[in-house]
Amino acid sequence: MSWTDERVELLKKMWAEGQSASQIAKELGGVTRNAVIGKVHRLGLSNRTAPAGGAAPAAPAAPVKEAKPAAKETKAKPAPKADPAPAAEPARETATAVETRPAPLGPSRKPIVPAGQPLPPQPSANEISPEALAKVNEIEKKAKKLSLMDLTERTCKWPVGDPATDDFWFCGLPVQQGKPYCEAHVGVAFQPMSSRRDRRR
DNA sequence: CCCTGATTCGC
DNA sequence: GCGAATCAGG
Repeated sequence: MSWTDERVELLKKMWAEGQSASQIAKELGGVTRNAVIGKVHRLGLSNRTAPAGGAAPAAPAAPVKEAKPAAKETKAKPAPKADPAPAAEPARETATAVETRPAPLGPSRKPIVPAGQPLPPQPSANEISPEALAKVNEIEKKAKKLSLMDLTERTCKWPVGDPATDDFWFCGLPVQQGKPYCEAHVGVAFQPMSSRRDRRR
């Protein structure tokens, strides 16, 4: 694919709209996001912030040797975007968060709890925020229900059911970045210590 | 891990 | 001019 006028135009338009390079690349087809970014630079519209003529914002006075031809400014624009990501519970899962339950993971743990035996303490309802709990019940229906062997690096490892039964599986939904669980389960797994204390009888 | 843009440099 | 590879950051 080549950069026809049409394609360049669409590129400009989308870039102006704040679309990401990958989105633009997907839309255009036949090009990667790298190609898009490269083109954007060559077109000289890398800095999505308005050029504003020669307005010179106080230079940081950096002892630089290389004199670049065009703009050198870095981050200046947050980019509006139509990102629907709300980040539900920012308060939750902070540095002071605690895991209410140990990761079931265990690279190799065969001996499971004998059937009918009392299960280890499950996160009980009184310890979890209603919303988080509701969310879990919601997504648990959509769970992939993976077996231990089916778990991968990026599948939610939240255990569901009685390990001593066939009715036992792992959530398996896409994990949250970094975490071992999906968004919903991260919500019940990690809680600020404060909220734990508060909920405490 | 997923993603973002920025830069480099052989083509 | 092009864009994959790489870098830097979230």
